Amino acid sequence: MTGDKPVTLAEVAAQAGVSIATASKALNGRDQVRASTKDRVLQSARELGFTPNALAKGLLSGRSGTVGLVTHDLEGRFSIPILMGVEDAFGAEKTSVFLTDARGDAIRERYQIEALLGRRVDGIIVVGEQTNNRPSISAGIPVPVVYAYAPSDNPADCSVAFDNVGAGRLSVEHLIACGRSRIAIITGDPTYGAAQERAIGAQRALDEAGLKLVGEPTFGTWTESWGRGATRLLMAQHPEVDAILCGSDLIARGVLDALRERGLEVPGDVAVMGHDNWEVLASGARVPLTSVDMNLEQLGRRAATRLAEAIAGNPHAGVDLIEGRVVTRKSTAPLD
Amino acid sequence: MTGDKPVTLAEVAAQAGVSIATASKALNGRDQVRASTKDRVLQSARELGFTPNALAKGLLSGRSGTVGLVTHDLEGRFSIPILMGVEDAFGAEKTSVFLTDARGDAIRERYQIEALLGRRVDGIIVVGEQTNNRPSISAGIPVPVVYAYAPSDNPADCSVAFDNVGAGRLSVEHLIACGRSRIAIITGDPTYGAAQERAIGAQRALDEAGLKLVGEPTFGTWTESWGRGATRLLMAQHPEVDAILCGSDLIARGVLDALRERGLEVPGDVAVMGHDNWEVLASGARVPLTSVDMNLEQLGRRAATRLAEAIAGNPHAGVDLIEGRVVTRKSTAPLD
DNA sequence: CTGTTAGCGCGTTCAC
DNA sequence: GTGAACGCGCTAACAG
Repeated sequence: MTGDKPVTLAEVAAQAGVSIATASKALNGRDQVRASTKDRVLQSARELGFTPNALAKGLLSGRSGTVGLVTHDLEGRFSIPILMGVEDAFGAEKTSVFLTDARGDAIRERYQIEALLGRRVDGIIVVGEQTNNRPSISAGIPVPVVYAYAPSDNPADCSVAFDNVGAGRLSVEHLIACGRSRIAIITGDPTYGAAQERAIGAQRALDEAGLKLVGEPTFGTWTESWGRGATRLLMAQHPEVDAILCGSDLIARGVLDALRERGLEVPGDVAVMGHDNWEVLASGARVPLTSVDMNLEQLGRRAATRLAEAIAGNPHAGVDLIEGRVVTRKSTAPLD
Repeated sequence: MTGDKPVTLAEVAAQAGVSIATASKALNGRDQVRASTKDRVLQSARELGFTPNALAKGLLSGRSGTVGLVTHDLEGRFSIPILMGVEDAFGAEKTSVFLTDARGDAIRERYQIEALLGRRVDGIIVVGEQTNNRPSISAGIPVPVVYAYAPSDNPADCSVAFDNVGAGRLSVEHLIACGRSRIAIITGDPTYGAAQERAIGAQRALDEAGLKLVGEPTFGTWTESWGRGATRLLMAQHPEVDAILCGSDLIARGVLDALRERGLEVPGDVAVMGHDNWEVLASGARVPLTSVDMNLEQLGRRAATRLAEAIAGNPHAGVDLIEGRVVTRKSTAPLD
């Protein structure tokens, strides 16, 4: 609003009656300045509303104090918590985050990374749209890159991903703990690694418990309507089912609907479990839905931490797996 | 990965056998360079992988080519489309976007803005969490500020907000066009200006059509469960209702549930309309839900445009209102 | 303790 | 056409 040019260090120094260098030292807390002088400088800086120019500092130090965040799914609810975690971990005091959305387009991604490099970001975080592996872009990029959510296909890169196998296992263990033994799986798109891996984890947990899955895992789409349809089929073929593990909360909503229509009680007759812990869907369901939270904020924070380490000169190779956690609600309450 | 220091203009110039100044002119397309020389410079730049240092450029020009985006509701689904619109409008070619989340905390907001100013952003967009007015922060900020979603309480500021009154009107007009005349309103938290204003707009449209609202608008919370409860009350008191206008898609989902339980057909007996056009909820509903889309991406783009104008020296005062649009689905199909 | 000097990488005068 | 010199705002050596 006030069209004033930003106050420079030179002006502060002049006002305080010292040289630019002294003013710099005073403001940066170097100890080579008399206390009274330092106070005078700080006073002037405050009066003039001095804000140090991070650009100039960056030019000098070779470090801009910024990182780039390249996302592919800004619209989706997965990137956002990750993004929050990243933003949170960097805290905006020392490091600011440039946000770009490449929308699944590799050309666009390349272009945006070019722009980020022009701004001399100290590092880049790439957030994928699915949990499937994605092509590495680290080659030829002069700053550290961390892959979040979708790991890089190059094991030498640093990635932070969600433990889908573990999530499948956790879910089944929870259902078993709730006294269930005839468990079926209704999940989403089979081309998603996430869907496959969670089914695998679930199978393993069942094996270890000496149980057998009811039928085969049914894959479909990540929608309510698929949840409804798949449930009708399932209950017709396997009326003995006492628990349904769903690939997402949305699918679980459909499952709940279909069960109610069929006159079945949840969790009395059948326990239902979702995935994502999408608060508004899970809590708002007729029977509040137990679900696996992917701890995506933590994933984002971890990615940020890894990037900071790499920037500091301690790069990390391989994939960090973030564990999910079961958020228990009514839909799986133990049989009493 | 490759720990090389970024290539500088000086290196390009040396490689091409010209001075720094000439190289600069060549790369920036100034016409004071012989074509052959220019080609040579461009060639060297490409070979060395030269990326101009935006920091240095910014230092020189006094314009950083960056803007700050301060949001308060990164988690929510309102900020995201706005954010996408902003990101889209700036396009990352000339201007990059710093993202910060103040999470509703004024102290934090102040702090983050300070950090942004330190990075010499050319302007700031503040995205509010509600549509209610919010305190202005423009005073003492040396760059233009645009308020998105939640307008500033200072009419001299530039704000871009959603036209809630208009949305209420649009909704009612749509319901009337679908042959409805006994319309009721179930909406959310009465402390939200959005809820009040949309009810006002709806009332006006009814008045103009010579119709009367069935009962009073019922305010509650933005939840499915409120939608269910309010519907039971409404249908008990006013069984003549032939349309229910809801404050959100989530509420509408509850309304649909309650109507189905009561054995009422949608839209045969009662038409239902939501707000937000939250795709996954609206399309996935048992009867796909007609809803008002707030065009938030457009809102974000408009905010970005306004900011760009202000940065260019053409500030704009007052509130731009973005109109919503009705997205028609089955839940309001005209009676046949 | 404080001031002077020398750049960080680039664009922009000006002379040549 | 081309190049030398200056300065954007700041910090890190050195001098004083």
